[in-house]
Amino acid sequence: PVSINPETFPAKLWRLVNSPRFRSVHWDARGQGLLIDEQLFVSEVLDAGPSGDAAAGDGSLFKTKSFTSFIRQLNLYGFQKVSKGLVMAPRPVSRAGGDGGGRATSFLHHFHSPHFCRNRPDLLVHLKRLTSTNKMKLAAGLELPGRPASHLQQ
Amino acid sequence: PVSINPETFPAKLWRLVNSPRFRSVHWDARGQGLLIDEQLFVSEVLDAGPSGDAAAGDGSLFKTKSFTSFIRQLNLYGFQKVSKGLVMAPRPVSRAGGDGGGRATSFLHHFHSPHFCRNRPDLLVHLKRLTSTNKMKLAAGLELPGRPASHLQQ
Amino acid sequence: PVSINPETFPAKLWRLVNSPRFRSVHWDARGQGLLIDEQLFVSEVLDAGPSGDAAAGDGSLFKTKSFTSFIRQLNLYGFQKVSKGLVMAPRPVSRAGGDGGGRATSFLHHFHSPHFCRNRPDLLVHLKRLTSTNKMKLAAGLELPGRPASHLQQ
DNA sequence: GGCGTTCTAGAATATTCGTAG
DNA sequence: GCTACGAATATTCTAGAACGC
Repeated sequence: PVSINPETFPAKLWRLVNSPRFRSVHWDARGQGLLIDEQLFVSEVLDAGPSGDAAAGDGSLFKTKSFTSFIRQLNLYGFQKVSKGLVMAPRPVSRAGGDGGGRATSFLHHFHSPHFCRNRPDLLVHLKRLTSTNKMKLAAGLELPGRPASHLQQ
Repeated sequence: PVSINPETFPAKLWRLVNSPRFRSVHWDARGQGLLIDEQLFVSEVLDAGPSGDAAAGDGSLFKTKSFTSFIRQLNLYGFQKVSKGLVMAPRPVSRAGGDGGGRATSFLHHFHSPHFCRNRPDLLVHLKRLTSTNKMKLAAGLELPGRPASHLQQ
Repeated sequence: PVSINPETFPAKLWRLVNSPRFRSVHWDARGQGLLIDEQLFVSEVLDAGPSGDAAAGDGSLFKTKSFTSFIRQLNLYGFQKVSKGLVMAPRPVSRAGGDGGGRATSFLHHFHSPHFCRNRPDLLVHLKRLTSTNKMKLAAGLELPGRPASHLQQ
């Protein structure tokens, strides 16, 4: 019965992708990666941070307002970029032609981690920060620490 | 038939959370942790301490006026922070919409200890001060002492 | 002609204490230490953070809303507490007697650092973060690094 | 010696900036 | 360009240490 600290990055990301309230982060088709709409993510997650409207009293979001910093966190936790594409605006009905939609409105980022899969919250404990200190500890065969969600006394 | 000294920190905390008189400290939903409204706690417990109005001559509260010192005591007795959120002011009636309330007015601290559960006063005896000496004793497999509840009982 | 990164803690603190706009932070009588009114500081600096009113679009303040975190920064940069007193509310005019003021409304924190003196911005470069890594480097006789003031100036 | 209070420091995560590849 | 990562600062939670009672 393991549990992770709900205030860490992986836990927040897990809640984001599984929340019907946020439309900027989705599972990919196979449930093994994230699809992130940059513009939507900035507006509904980052700009709506600790002091924003969406906070609503919980401490569930991030302090940063920078999408780049969010990407840095993904990389620190071992996520790899799969691809990056364009999000197209739905074509106005009256307009014909075009090749699949209207103008581009945002970027769509596709990231993947072997420890971040739909319906597998048990894998989250394997998501560790890849700092230089942690890497040295791993190389020395040690266990990585972690902020416990609550550790039993005694 | 154990009893604890009513002047120690755990005993005071137990009385606080179970008293209808104080609104700043509550049990969490599962009765396994504390919810503390910082601003309210400061005003109705700390500022109303030994010399304050609410004290009314009894020695039931804390000596400190510092919320930080109170947190230090929680940690010394093995409490761990679960999370920290914002307390929202109730929305003005005239405003419609919105999703959770008005501006933030205080912090809500959520702390947990395995030996501090609602309706389980019997567990309180396990709450021991985690000083360096006590830790050494525990590591050596010894029993921890405890201040007797004065010579009045037993 | 040295310069420091204006986004670091010492630079922000320097601007705070020298700004007529903020009333919560002052120089002490000898210009060798800081006087910080806790309650005022929380309301006009921390609560008015990145999204607050006082921010006014610049990135000059802190991200934290916790006074404790601010104190941790002071200690990390080598500031030492000199004393702590109470801020008294001005006595209501109609009331006579009393001994120096009304009820206490906040704490006044007095901190000192040898490298933080009025009219001596040149000393700021000696303010370094006292992290364990930096301490080891110092013990090894190395120079401490510092974040350059970005490519905008110089 | 135990307990309460206070100031400082440790250790982990979070955020930012810069740059090698 | 751009992706990943090192390294520095920032924030948070917890613990050490000293002192008084």
